[in-house]
Amino acid sequence: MRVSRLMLVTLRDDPAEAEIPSHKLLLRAGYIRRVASGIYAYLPLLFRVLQKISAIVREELNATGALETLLPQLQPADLWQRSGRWSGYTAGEGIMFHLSDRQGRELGLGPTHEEVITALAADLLRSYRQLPVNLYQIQTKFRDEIRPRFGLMRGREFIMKDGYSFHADEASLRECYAEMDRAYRRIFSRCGLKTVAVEADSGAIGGSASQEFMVTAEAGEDLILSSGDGSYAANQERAVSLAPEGVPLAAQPCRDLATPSQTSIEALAAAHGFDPTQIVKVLLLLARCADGSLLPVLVSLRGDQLLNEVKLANGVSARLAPEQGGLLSIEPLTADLVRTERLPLDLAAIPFGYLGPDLSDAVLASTEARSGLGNAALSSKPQPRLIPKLLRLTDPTAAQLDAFVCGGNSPDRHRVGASWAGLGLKPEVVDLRAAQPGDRCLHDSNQNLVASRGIEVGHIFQLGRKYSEALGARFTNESGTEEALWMGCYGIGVSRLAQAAVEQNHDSNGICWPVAIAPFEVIVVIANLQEPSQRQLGEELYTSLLAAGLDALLDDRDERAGVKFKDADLLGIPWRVVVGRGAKDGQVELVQRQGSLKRELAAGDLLAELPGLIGAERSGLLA
RNA sequence: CGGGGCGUGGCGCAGCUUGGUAGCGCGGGUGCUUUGGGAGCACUAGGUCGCAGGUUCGAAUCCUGUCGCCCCGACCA
Repeated sequence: MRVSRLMLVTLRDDPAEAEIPSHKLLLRAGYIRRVASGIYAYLPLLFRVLQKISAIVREELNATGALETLLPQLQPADLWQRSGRWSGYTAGEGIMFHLSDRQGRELGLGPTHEEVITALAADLLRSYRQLPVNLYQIQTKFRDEIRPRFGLMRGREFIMKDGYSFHADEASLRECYAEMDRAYRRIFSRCGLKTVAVEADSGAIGGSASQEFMVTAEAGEDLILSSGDGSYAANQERAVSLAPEGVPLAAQPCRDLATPSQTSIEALAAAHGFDPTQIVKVLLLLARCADGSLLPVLVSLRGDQLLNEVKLANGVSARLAPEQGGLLSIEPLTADLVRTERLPLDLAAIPFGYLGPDLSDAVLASTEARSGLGNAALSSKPQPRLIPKLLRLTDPTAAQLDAFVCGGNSPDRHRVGASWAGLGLKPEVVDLRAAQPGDRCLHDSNQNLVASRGIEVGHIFQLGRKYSEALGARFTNESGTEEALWMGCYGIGVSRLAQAAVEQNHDSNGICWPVAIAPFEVIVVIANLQEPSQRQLGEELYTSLLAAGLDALLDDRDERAGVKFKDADLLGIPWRVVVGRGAKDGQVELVQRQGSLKRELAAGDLLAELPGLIGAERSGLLA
């Protein structure tokens, strides 16, 4: 390709719309253009990068026996209703773009493809003899992200490799999961990325085990907690650790304590000399379910600990009845929320700031039930259905306390020396605390968790039988009985990966692509187009490099040399051949974009050497 | 959705407080000079100041509404 024909437009200034280096550079170097928020055009240069990434993904997946396929992006609502995800994905905070066709049938624009693929599996897979099967596709996904961000990092339309495997038993699923783990490591390594595999939460996809692959970068959206020895790494939303040792409260008879306006752990601890670890912190939250029901949740944690909302959402989800249709959201139950949502709750009955773990379900009795005066007439909103029983969940840090300080369930009153038995409670213990950097590791208490940031470029899940059961994807096993398929699913954010590669490989002059995914491997720069010897040698070299099988780009623009050097650096082409003053003697200059190599050599020697140099880097495997 | 910020030639910005001529740098075109790290000079084209309404003799500037974009939080490849 010739730069003169490339529709190349590079920008001198950072575009105002971009914040992080990779986004700025992709815009400045002419790789992408924004069309709308979270929606980008992939220009020819980036398209080549995406093709190269895709080729690596295909090679590695095909080598495992996975089958490439292509599924519809326009998906009927009933498939999603059958899996139980339609309302969760379309209502409220749902991320699925959806529409009605001319017949009034509802459709969704695929944010992911579990439903479609599982319905196909139900149709096609009948016998254990066909299993296991692993299908994948590389295709555009649509997600109405709450906040699109950072260019290709979080787009509303993006390219994803998604794969789904089907198995006769869990052991086969585990095997495939492990194989995908290995394939993913090879893929990212071949793309020239430094990644770390971390334990992850399964999120809305569901299922049991899951692991994310993070490109380590400052601009990453995720917080990773890992041990120094490298044996443990997890996304913070999933991470577990040992809480710091607490200061035990001496066993004593339970007594009341006047605590006017001491509604925070800090105030309470400061006023009475308690250590925060002696206090049980009680949080009241409200879970919204897909069927419209509202479930109040009472969480107890040790006073020094923070709530991990992902763990809480998982804990609550697991305790919902099937007819509640899944959890939509969970948020603190505050006086403001009661008012703005017109919840049928008597605010006066809830002693905010003084909640104890034994808060009575009676506080949920509605005002109208108590006074006979409804406020429903004031609102046109339908009254949400409030479940009149608290779901009480307790973190181990709180459950393990023998004696503690907690709220007295009435204003300005706490209790000292309370105990679970004394309060008449048998706590339902669930891990709910957020692990923090500096916490001791579970596997080795001599090590501490350290924080780093990462960009999630891949995620693999063991789904189990959630979707196959919901969509009736069954097969006949060896003994002739029918059972649901075991499933795994595996994703790679292809367009995100391209930007993550820039985030990890750039300098003050521009992008430094790893050879394996660079749009071009070498750029031949004719320093002065007006000089016939330079022009001729440049053209010859370009043709020869192409013939040698290299992805070569020729900068044949009639610009000053400096302009062409700047652009070559900005574009990030890994190797540059300068045909300049030495051209009349057949000498050229070879420059490596990232690194210190820079030397003069005869054009003939260059042709002999460069294919070998680039070929060695092309495989991309990091040492 | 809550909080913060921004919309002025293709790009980056000033002008707005205190209403009166739309300006700078980069980029584009032409010519001459220059030619190994974003050249110089000259000429030149290009703007409904996001949009709608209002106040005013007069609005980029003041007021109201609206749309779009970016950043911080919940979402996720």
